[in-house]
Amino acid sequence: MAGQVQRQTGVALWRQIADRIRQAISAGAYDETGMVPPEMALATQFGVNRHTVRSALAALAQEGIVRAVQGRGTLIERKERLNFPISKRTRFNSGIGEQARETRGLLLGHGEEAASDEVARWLKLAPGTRVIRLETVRKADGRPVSSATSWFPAARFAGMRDAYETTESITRAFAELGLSDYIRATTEITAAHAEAADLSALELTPGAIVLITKAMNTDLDGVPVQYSVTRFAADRVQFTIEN
Amino acid sequence: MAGQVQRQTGVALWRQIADRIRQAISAGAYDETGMVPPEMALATQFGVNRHTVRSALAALAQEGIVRAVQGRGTLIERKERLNFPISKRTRFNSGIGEQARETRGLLLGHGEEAASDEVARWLKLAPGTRVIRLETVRKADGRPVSSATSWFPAARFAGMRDAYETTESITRAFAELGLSDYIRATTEITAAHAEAADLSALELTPGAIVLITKAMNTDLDGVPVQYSVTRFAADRVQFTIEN
DNA sequence: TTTAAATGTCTATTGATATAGACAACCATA
DNA sequence: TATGGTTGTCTATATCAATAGACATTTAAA
Repeated sequence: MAGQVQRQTGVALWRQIADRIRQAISAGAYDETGMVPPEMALATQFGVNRHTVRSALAALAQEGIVRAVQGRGTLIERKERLNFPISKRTRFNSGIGEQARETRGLLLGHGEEAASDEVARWLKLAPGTRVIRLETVRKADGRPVSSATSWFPAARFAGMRDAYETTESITRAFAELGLSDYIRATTEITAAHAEAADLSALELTPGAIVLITKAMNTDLDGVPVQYSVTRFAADRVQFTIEN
Repeated sequence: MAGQVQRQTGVALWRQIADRIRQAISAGAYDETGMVPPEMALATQFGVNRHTVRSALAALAQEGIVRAVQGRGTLIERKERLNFPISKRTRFNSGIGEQARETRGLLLGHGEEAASDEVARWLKLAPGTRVIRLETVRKADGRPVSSATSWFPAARFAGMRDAYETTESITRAFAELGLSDYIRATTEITAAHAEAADLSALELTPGAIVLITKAMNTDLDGVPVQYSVTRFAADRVQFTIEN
């Protein structure tokens, strides 16, 4: 972890350390164990006394973020980010569901174009086939969670743009166009440093991490209906793969 | 000045007070005298001992922002902010003008929606009338200065989104849509602590102050053409009301 | 010159912050 | 059951943060 705590700045060491640990928890640094490192390890890491670390952990316990258990360790109770389950029935809005009061999908741009080789391969179309492209940003409780570029076969989903703008949801837009159900066939997940476009679209700061998914949905007959490249603010989501 | 200092938060009182005074200086609160109020007056205002205020002023002197002169007072040496004149001809780009080498306006999001009661009242429309909403961030020399949400009557300014994205300027976008001149009719100014969205949009740190303006522009016939809620990084701007 | 108002300096006291060490209590596991 | 690792609690000490009061020094104005 980069950056040491600073002394004599008017900000108590225990507060600086609490802020750092809270951030690390949100970033998923301790997901493997579900626990914060032992107090002595943290004290060594930050170069302070164990009691100072205990003050920081006490503050986080007061916030309900961690819970110390004598003899075992300090368990992480709550992560201030959204869980995003990925399964055959992956949908953004129902996935976020009860974790946010309000979800919105904003259309930033759109177009109709010839399918690139990549898009054609995922949608199992001949290269050059006409596709509809939508650029969207999805928000939960006003916070941008992801920005996505999605392609749909133009012949089948000509009204996709209007349907999405009305419903603010891919699922509901599909329903309006006569596709009542669909299946998440494939999802690829990678990570990268945020690019300039991510910074504004997702309201990130330079150096932030984005999780990138490439996903393909099919109808119930296995025919591809959507290919999406989605970029998530890494400190606001985690993925859960369900089988 | 709203908001008192908080005790036992891990942030020393002298640091909270230093931050508040720095912000007040940036906001132009002491422009009439060019001096900070006397130590005893500040101590009374913040409800602390004079020595605590002296610690805060010593920190600001260390930063080169103020300079104490025995027998006279504490003089303001440097203000880290842009001047933002507000008048009938208020425009962001010409207002900042020579103070920055480069200004940009980035479109973060947009939409078309039914006017809320607040928007309808300001634009003098019937509630529910369609309006176009633009979410923008304005930068000067790469530093975010303000983030704004603006509403325009959809019937009259249908192409606002494209025009703004092309010109990166409300004034030039209006010109492209046939409105060559407009007048700043009303401006409301308030202040608040930065919210989570401000921190990323304006690249602020927790505890920072934002200045919030609610403004309405009209055409030369007095018909409202724009209502904006704009949030400024308070330590980077000051407003000057010109009549 | 006198006076008022402002900053500068000093002593003293209290509470919060941070370090140091020792040991108890508890848990998982060999 | 024995052991190692973890959190919980206690005492002690030093430093920082904040308050309180007194008085000196400097400046501007009456």
